[in-house]
Amino acid sequence: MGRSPCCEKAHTNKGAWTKEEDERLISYIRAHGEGCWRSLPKSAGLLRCGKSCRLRWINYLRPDLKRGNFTEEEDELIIKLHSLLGNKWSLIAGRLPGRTDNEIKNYWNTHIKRKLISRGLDPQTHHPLNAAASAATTTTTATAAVANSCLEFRNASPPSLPVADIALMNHQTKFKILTDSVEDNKCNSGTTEERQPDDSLEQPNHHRPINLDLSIGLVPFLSGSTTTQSSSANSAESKPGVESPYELRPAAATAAAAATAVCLCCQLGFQSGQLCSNCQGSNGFFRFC
DNA sequence: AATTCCTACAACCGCCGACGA
DNA sequence: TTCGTCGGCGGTTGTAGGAAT
Repeated sequence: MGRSPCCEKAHTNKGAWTKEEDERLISYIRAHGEGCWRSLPKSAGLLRCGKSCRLRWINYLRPDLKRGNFTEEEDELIIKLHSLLGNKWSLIAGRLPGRTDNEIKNYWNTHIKRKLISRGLDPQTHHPLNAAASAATTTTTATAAVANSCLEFRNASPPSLPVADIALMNHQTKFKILTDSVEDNKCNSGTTEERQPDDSLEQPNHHRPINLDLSIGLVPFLSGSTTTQSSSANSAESKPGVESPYELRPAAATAAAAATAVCLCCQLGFQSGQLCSNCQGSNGFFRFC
């Protein structure tokens, strides 16, 4: 037995939104806030599916949206984030203020893919195109990107560094899958003091607790700062013979950097070296934004 | 001027996880 | 524990508008 539809499709409009519908939705949300999307259309007098209302609001009507062309800095940030996160458009959008996942996804498919190809890079793996063919036989795209990006999974409890990203934490479950994949790939991203001794590697994956507290670090290349901690020892990307399109910071350096400034977009230089307003969590700790 | 092709992007669809009963 | 509902996500489609022929 299939699930019930999210709305009564026979009595809902589809297709492009009219100006009047937009105004109804805006005025309703202004008055009542984003409540229950399912009941919103009826309350607002809209013949639309709740999902459709949500999409319209989030992607086009929200007042904090930044319209207009993507800047070169945004381009590079998207590329970098995609190399880390794969097609996690909502996560990527979370780091681009005023941009939506749908917008970024479309932009990726229409512009950035081509841009990467013109650079000789595989848009999915971010590896050189001639190497991508052989790499494809051993890795999958997002998993490989994450594994090669030296994600750091810390086992400290409670965390010694409060770098848990709220957005990432909202996706713990999905990242658990990725962590499993990373473990499977035996990513050598951990620091010596954080990693278990060799015997831990010999344990079956399911015997080890997976810590979902996750931090990601990148070289602040856009800000023009030097990559002072870009030791190549831990990075698969920087191993001899493995051409690295993007320089990634090893896990140890990530932890050290996180203790000082953990804002990912700031580290990327997207905030011009200033901590953005989202960096500081409600508990007073800094976090990625 | 008409037609075809291409591009960009708004919108839809189906799936999944969280959550509450 | 199971089931239904809901919100959210990523993939895909539809279509308007511009470019090329």
